Amino acid sequence: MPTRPADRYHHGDLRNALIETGLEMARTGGPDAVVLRAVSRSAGVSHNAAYRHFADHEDLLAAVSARCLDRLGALMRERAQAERHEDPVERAWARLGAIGRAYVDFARAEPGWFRTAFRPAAVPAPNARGRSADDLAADHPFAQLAACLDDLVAVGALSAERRPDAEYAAWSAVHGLSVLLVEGPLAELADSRALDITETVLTVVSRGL
Amino acid sequence: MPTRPADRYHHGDLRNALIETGLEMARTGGPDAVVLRAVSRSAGVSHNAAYRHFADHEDLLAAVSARCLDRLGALMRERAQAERHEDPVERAWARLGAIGRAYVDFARAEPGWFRTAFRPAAVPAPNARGRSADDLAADHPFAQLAACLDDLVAVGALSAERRPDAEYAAWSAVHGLSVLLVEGPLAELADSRALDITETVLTVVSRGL
DNA sequence: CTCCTTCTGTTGACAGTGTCCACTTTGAGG
DNA sequence: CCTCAAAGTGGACACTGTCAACAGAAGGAG
Repeated sequence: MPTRPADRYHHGDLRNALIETGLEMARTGGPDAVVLRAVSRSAGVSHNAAYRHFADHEDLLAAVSARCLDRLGALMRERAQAERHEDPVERAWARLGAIGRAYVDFARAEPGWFRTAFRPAAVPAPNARGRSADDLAADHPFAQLAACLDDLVAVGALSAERRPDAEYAAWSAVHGLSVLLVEGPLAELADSRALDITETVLTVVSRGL
Repeated sequence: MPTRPADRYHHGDLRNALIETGLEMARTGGPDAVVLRAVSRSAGVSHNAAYRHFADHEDLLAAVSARCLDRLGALMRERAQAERHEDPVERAWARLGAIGRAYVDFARAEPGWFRTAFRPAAVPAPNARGRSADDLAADHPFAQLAACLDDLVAVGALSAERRPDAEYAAWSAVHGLSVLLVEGPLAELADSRALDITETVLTVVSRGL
């Protein structure tokens, strides 16, 4: 059994184990809780082992952050797929609303992960691992939003001349609301109030597109 | 001369000196650059002197953060006052746009201060200094936005039933855009592109209100 | 003027962090 | 079976926030 957990040397899949532990830390404490030494300790490994799998503390954090983004994207996709309407126009609008709600819901339900997903990268890191700015996986929140808007145009619900940059408007509103609710001045709002405001924001954006 | 700067003891106004130094640090490096020891050092004082004026590192950071917020508020007020139109409706809309642009401009021009202003407070701190959630100074960005929207209603440009929670929609959009531009995935956009997108966001919000 | 109290600032310590270095152990391939 | 690169360890360093004990400065009471 080559990957027995109690083995001191050659853990087997330490890289993933560290990311997983980092995710636990981030969940309750946000990005600042992903402390290299603490993660190593909690993974049952010495404080320097991480350097065989990550260049940096920043590198580890980036990996954890990417996982958080994946989770957000997965929730959005799930919620979008759940919207099944006959009318294509109705469905397109419903899906736009669904991914917006998913975004805010994720932020409220998992604030630590949300903050970690969008933590300010220490330094842009000239393509440390090949991830350029625009090679966005199809499940990336921004890509899903763009696809939704394209769908609205294809279905005739949104005029083509209003399409350009619409994703920035929608994303800004939803992201801004999430940030304000999670770590900003709106953090202490009651849940019901937050839900009301979310609907207002979504309505304003839909109407304004 | 009781407040000679070279005096080691009884600096005179160390509290403000530390905040000012903290502002310099925050300007280039954001909230993480406001390091207690470094600030004290740079202010020419020993690393523990700050504890006579601030309870915590967090307390110092909060003071610096408040100053950053003040600066943002001041720029918004300035820009709003510069909009002088005869027609009250036109003026109300122009001022709404002006404070929105000021918000984003501040974020782009002084990213460090912007991030410091809205840095996630470590812990809500049960009214450490009496600043409750809703005792907002009249110059607070959110208060200015609310006043702008009230004006739109008073002037007849916005129906009263759309007024409730409108400030959250507007704030979310502008704040979200700023965050994405400053420390998010949109950070590397060219200036001209950022300006275009800003106008789009403002247009969408105005239309949707 | 002197003494004493109260601020204010200093020095020294401690635990915890990220990172570098030299070392040891492991498992796979010749 | 031996070698050797990969993977993990332990120790060190500089740096951080914070605590405790100390020292100088300022101002009022006697």
